[in-house]
Amino acid sequence: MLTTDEIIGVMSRQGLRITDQRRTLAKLFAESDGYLTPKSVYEYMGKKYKGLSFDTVYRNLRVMEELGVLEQIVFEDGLKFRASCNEDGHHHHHMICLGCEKTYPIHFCPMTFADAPDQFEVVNHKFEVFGYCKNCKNNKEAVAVAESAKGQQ
Amino acid sequence: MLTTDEIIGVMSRQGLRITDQRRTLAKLFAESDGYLTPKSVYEYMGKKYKGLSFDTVYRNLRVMEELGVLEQIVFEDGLKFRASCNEDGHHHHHMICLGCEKTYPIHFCPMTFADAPDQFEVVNHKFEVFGYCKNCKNNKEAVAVAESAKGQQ
DNA sequence: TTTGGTGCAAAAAGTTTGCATCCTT
DNA sequence: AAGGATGCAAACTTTTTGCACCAAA
Repeated sequence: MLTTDEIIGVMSRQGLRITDQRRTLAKLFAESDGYLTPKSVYEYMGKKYKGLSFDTVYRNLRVMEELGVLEQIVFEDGLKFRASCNEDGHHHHHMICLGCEKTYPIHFCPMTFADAPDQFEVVNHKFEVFGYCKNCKNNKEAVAVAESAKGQQ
Repeated sequence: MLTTDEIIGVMSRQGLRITDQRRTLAKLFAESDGYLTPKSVYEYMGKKYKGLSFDTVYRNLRVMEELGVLEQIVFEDGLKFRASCNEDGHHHHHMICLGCEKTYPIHFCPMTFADAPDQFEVVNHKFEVFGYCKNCKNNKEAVAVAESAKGQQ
């Protein structure tokens, strides 16, 4: 995954101005393992920047996505962003934890197997696996046990 | 894919009232191969029902999705619906044409290959292939040829 | 100094909700 | 006749746009 400096570097090299706010954005994404919604980014940034506006957050997310330093995914509940993990250009997919939204790489790519039927020209594909990582699975079970205990009172 | 009568049947059996509007909705989805946006459904229905309101379309789409007669997918550009094609419960994936948005079944499922790393509990997966079907590929090429000819004038 | 970035306001687009009325059952 | 379905209006959420001002380069 990209570091703060790598993100800043790409942005600077592309001619973008490095404002304090963008530096903080870069750091936020470099240090987050999971996906962030525009709203959560806005809330986080808002603590530091009094009078921050939503449109600036959107503008920066969009610019950073176009530059390739951020990746966006459309979840059922909306658009989310994370730091790009394609710095070496290696194609891969993700398992996405529904508990903490951290992602884990899958190096297997189904496109090596699925051949296009009837002259279908493939331009793109999406392979995502959703579930619960080791930690969140344990938490879920702990909660279930607690619930069940409560029910027996 | 479900037929008009199958859709109506499910809705009726679940205790929903079969209004003329719902009958038309069922027919629309039964006869469309691709995905429809709420907006396009509204526009189509609006031609027949003077004074149709957007919220009724949304309510019906939501109800039909909950009943399982419609499937919804979140695309980059928004939510879309199509008639369910899981009537026989057979698990499969889709190739989705970026030109006409028709879908073609893929019977290969990558989950038989990708084993979950490190105790990841899989609950769900998404495998979608995007591209151009035979027809739309030809149209694209025709357009490209026309463009290029224009450029040489 | 210049151009791009930001905040503010407003608009636009998409979706949901409350309520009175209508119509299927 | 009764309760679900609809239209209407309005609210709400998310995202975009125009403009004046400020700041990075």
